[in-house]
Amino acid sequence: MDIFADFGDRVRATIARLGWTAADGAPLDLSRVVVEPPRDAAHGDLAVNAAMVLAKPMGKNPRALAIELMGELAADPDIAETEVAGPGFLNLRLTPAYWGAFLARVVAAGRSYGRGTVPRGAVNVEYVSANPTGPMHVGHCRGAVVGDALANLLAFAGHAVTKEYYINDAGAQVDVLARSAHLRYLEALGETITIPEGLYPGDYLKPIGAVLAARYGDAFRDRPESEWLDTVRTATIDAMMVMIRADLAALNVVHDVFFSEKSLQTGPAGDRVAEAIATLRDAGLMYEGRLEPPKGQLPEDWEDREQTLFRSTAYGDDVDRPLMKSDGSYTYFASDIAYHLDKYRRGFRDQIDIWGADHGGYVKRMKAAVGAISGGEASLDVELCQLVKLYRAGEPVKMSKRSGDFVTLRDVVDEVGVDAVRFMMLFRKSDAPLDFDFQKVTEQSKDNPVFYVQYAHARTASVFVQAREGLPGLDLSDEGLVTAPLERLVDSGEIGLMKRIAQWPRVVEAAAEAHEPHRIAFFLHDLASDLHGHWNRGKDLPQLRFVNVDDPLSSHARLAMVRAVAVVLASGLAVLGVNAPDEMR
RNA sequence: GGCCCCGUAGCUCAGGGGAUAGAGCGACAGCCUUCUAAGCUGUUGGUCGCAGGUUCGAAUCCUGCCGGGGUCGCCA
Repeated sequence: MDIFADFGDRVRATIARLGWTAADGAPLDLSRVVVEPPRDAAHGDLAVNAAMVLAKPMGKNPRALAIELMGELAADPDIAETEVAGPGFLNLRLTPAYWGAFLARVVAAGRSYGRGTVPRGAVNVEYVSANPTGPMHVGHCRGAVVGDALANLLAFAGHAVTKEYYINDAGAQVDVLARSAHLRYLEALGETITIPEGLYPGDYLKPIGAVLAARYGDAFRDRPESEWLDTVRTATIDAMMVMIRADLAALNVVHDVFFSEKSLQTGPAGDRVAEAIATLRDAGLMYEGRLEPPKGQLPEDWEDREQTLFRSTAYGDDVDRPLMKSDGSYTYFASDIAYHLDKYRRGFRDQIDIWGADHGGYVKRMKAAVGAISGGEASLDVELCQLVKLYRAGEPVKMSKRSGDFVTLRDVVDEVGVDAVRFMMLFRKSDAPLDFDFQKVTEQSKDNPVFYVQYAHARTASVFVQAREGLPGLDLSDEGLVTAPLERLVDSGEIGLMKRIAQWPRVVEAAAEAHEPHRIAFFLHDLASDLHGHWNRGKDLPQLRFVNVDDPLSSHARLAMVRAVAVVLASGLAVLGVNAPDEMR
């Protein structure tokens, strides 16, 4: 179904048939021989680089090799034209019959077209993992969408994917949260409160306070923190996670696993952070030593002391890392190591974490840790997401860091809709900063990529509505469409659309391989552009229109092509988690 | 200072070993008594930050600089 892979096989078989060998008679390495779509349509449908790659090992002239290969390939009945061009490219043009047969296969395959056919390994994608201390901030949005789309993409490419959220419910932050909620509890009991600096002031804790007051009455009033902290913390975190899940659901993000950091120490398996450290110690990667003070600004409370260090430099980190704080508790890194060890033990050799760019300095040590706890068997890839800047009609949206004045994820989704948020978050490489304009993303114009792509899908549906009205005799089911005379699709716009469709499987594969879901968004934009462009040509040239009542046979063939476009648009949008509407409203 | 990311058209960005580097916006010029729903077509515009290196071939890979951002033990 991937025509580039198909002809790649044919080219390699042809080379074998020609008996090509290296200059010394040894077999050739054909791994660099590829069949690709040429950038310029004037160069045909397929470009073969074999002659250039093999010229040196064979000790021959590349153009002469290309001509020899061309002579053999010209006998292929699916190839209409061949030419040798440039430094030794062999360009191929396919017959209308081949394109028609290809299209029939796409329509028959439907939404499975482009889906990975060979099973690939299990992958764990961890994303969002926001602290459970408040509602989702717009800053979490990009990582959530990128992670979710990447997970969808990997699944589509054939991986067994688990979407995971690591709840940071241990450590000082959640104690602060609990104290903040306790204040709201006192408030609910009628006390007048002032929220000190450093605690969470947001209104979202008021309902929690009310619930606590209703549930526990005076029991936690005027009592030492030690009596209520655990209870309040647990209740508050639970409530926060309910809120966060709802926020994520509004963004069409659903995780398979929510993993509690705290459970690493309090679960039935005992202290698994200690166990992870022991694993590193058994591997000879722990030692007692001192660290150099950090360069740049020296922390005020820096003290030079002997401590237990993880030899992360053995796995590529810059310096060795402490796993214990001076008070004896574990660092966040220690917990994270235990967590990634858990993922490894659950069978994930391929792990992906999605982080904000401000955590970039943490990547090396985490990769080192994953290497260390798996004896080098598991690997971690970290995708860093850059900041999103918010605009409204070109003007930056001011976001005060003060309490409660931040833009929540829910604010954004409610205003512009989940589709616009998701698509725009993916219409940029994740490691590049992103501008998000509330006004622009809801515009109904070609300048708005979300609209442009969704409209393309709606337009395909519209074409079928017209076809049913104008040509009621045509069988527009998939089974009927593949019986159309598809070899009639010979116009450059039609060939162009089929060539774009043909690239879908390789785009999926490359994007999955590179962990870059944005490539799907850009591909869909290109495909939409091809469709709209060809559609517009029909304004001046009515004979090119998809639906021509005077020419039912050609119309039938074109409708098959439109169906294929619709299917690929729908598949791609599904990977992105964006709706594929049948009409724009 | 160390490390990470980025540097491509006036602007926002694609392209991550192949041929003459692309798209949108902007600007400029036409078309739009049309019809297939929210315009269309064309033109303009680039020493791919700089300098070396690898390669038949480099915007792409490597090294070193320059510029912008991020980050730099016991925050998560």
